[in-house]
Amino acid sequence: MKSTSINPRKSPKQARARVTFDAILEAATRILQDDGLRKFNTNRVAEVAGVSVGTLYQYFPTKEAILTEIIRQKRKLMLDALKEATQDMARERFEETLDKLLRAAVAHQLRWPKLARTLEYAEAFLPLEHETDALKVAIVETAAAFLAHHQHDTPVQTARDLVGALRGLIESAGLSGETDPAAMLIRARKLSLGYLR
Amino acid sequence: MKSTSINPRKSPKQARARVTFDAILEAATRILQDDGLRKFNTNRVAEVAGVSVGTLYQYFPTKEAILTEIIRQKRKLMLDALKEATQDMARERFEETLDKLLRAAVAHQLRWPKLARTLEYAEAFLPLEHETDALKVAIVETAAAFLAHHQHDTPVQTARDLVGALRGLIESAGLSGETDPAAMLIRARKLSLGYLR
DNA sequence: CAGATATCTAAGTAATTGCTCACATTCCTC
DNA sequence: GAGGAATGTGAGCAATTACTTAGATATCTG
Repeated sequence: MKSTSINPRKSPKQARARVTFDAILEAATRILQDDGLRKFNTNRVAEVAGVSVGTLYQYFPTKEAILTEIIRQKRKLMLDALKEATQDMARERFEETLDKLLRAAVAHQLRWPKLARTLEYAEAFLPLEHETDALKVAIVETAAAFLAHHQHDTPVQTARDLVGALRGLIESAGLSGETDPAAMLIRARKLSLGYLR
Repeated sequence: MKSTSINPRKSPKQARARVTFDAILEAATRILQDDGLRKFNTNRVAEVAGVSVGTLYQYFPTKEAILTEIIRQKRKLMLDALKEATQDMARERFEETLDKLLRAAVAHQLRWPKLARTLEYAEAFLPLEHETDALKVAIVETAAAFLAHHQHDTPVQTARDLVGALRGLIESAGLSGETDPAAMLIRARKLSLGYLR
């Protein structure tokens, strides 16, 4: 941890500013979850956030910057959760750590499936910053490191396969109305163990 | 088969018209594969197709109609392939039919991964027609019927899970540059058999 | 060829959208 | 309270976009 200030882009350091910054991100997130990219425009984000367009542009240089910031935050949350899940892997049985990993993945994807899908689509056609791209790599590498620690032969490819397959599984369940993480976890475990056998 | 005429929306029956219709769809498909929804606008579709905007609107009532028609066609291709794959399932071993199904799924998704992702995203925020929606259900039902035929306990949920997981697996491999269907088939088989065990 | 029908053109319109800027308000320090 | 810095406003501009329409061109039928 470097400091206590959160330090949005190039912007304010004070309490009011911080509140506004969060309000904008929250409004944008809600719009993306409800209506996808179609109604995601600066006027509407500003309106939902309860600020003016001018204010919005004091915090984010472009509309895309709002999107990438949301993606960056979500990715960071995911990466941190995976790292925490694997931190004791040296002392744990394989299945134990795997369960922690799956729990994190399920929690991350099942809650806002429409938002998750929108962000994943947006990524594919957005020029992402280095940091955001690095986070994606780090996520797969964290999973790969876990597999490698347990003597898996092709950890990187297998990790990418599993990350993709699990995302597809959880996403399709989430979009068709499932909300129970426990039920999801059982099937995620089955899928993973089956593929790794 | 009802007739030899393809019969776009409400439109022409003659050879010239048929060519134009296909040109528009092909142009739209190429744009979606290359740039996603961002550059998918009627002026550009018309330009790439080599016709005027007016002509485009003689074949499709709205921009969204072009999108839904592409989705409908792709879904129909997929469903037909799956039906063909399962038509002899009564006389075949489980693994034999499964392989045919997986081959169809891999072929369908690995060739144009960016297009596939774009269409899947578009679906989530598009009011689809009855026929298109029915196709989606039919795809899962075809897979479920195969599982049920082999005495699977929860064929519908398992089919949906597998369709989702396989899509995620193939999509993530495709987007990270893989193009070999044979290599993909092996891992798809591993994933499916592992989950079904 | 004449007339009817089918197909196509592209300039134009109204609406939307990303973003700016000249100015207003609030906050901090003395 | 004065003055300056930080933060906020929202009308409005330029660009884009979905779609229309009045008319041109091609094709068919006799």
